[in-house]
Amino acid sequence: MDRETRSDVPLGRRMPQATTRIVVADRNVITRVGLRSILERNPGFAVIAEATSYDAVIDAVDEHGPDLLIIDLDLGDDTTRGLKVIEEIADRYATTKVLVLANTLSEMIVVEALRRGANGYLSKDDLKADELGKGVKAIQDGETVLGKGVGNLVAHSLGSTRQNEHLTDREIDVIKYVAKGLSNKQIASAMFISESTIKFHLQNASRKLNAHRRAEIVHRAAAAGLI
Amino acid sequence: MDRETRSDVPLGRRMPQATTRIVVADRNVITRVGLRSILERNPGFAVIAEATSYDAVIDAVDEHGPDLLIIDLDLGDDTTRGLKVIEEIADRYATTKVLVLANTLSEMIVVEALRRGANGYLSKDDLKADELGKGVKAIQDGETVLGKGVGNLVAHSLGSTRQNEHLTDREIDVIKYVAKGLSNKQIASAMFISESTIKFHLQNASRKLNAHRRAEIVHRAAAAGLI
DNA sequence: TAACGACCTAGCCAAATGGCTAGGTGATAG
DNA sequence: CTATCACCTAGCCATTTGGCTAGGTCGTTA
Repeated sequence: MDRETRSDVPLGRRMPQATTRIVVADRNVITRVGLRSILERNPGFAVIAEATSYDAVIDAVDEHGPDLLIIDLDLGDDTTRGLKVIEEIADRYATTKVLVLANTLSEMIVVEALRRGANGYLSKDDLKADELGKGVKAIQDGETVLGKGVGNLVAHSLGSTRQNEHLTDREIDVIKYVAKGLSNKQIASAMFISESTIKFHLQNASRKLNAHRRAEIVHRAAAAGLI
Repeated sequence: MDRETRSDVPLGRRMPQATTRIVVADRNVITRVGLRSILERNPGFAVIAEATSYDAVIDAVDEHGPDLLIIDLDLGDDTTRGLKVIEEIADRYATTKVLVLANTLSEMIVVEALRRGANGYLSKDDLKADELGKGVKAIQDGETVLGKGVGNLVAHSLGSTRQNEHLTDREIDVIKYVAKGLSNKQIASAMFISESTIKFHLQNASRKLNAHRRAEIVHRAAAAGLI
């Protein structure tokens, strides 16, 4: 809560980095309390700030310069915003590690998060209580931590030929309308562009998501947290 | 942990029910720890057991006969299973109240949960830390607690003419195939029934979900946690 | 300047879908 | 015994869709 906790650190234990100073970002208060509770079972960890929005994450990191940011990529409507935040923090704060905690696993999100500088990616549901502490320690030692199931996704992604084909803003807009059950003609009216363009965007989205039907596009985009 | 904790109760405070004995059911360890931590800030609450599956919920309630079950309806693949569990507990244990904690809000799930005997329904994301304790107390006083946004859903449901039209198993099966991008013909082959039947199920699902396109069916069913 | 990516448009055609009516069976509950 | 429900099938027809080729503009970046 008080911002200058950093000045306390020197009088900690005898080692150079006595305490791992952590910022927790999750919109869910239960999760924040749970994380704090689990982490602080380890005397070497201190949760110095919490954030519930992407803006608050940036502010908290600016203010505290923590050793670790534990972040859920579901702080807002737009998951890609979360990816940008990770990239920004990785770029600007070399000493701040980033651990992503996800509710759902999507190959695209995992790969993008790691590519942009995340040091770890854990699935909330598969997590055991002791794994969190171990993961944090491993990250502090410079390792990259991938939770159960996450490694497979990454391996699969490396094996596949196509890389990082992420949806454009426009494609996502169209998919949102599709999810609402509109026809291409109706979407064209709503977006003030021609039906041809709707089909164009959907064709591209199909390719990128490896889907062949609009129902599948919607399902995959939803699973990836893009809509 | 020990099952006859109830015998301790009389030497508690002076009131009849000194301690509210709570079972927490959530597959996510972070959430369980968080709930325990938040609840136990109040000396009148004791979390006496945790469960991570629907079967374990039944076992825990059988064993402890708690005053309150706090349950997430996402303990398995099938949300309707959670509804059945609520119904079973409400039927068999009149003294055990049920509070549902949901990640996402779906009108159908909310209405069904309450209809089957849940005493409260809160959204995890919208929850403030103090609201949980207040909600538990209110439920113990016999009130029904609906979180922010939940009340609207219920009101909306009461106002609508169609009630409780839930999808059948078969309809859900078909929708799962649709979500994977299969055509009606392909689904018919996979399910060993005629294409006409696939269309029949989808027509019925459309009506029940108030959707008019298969993409919308998939989206709504996914949002409701049905697939 | 050239290349690139995001965006926009057009037209073609086979296949799939949605919306409808009109039937059937078997199991189960009142 | 009958009503109800879940499930299954058939056919019709207008509309939508997927998949394709073949163009265009604009702004940014190499």
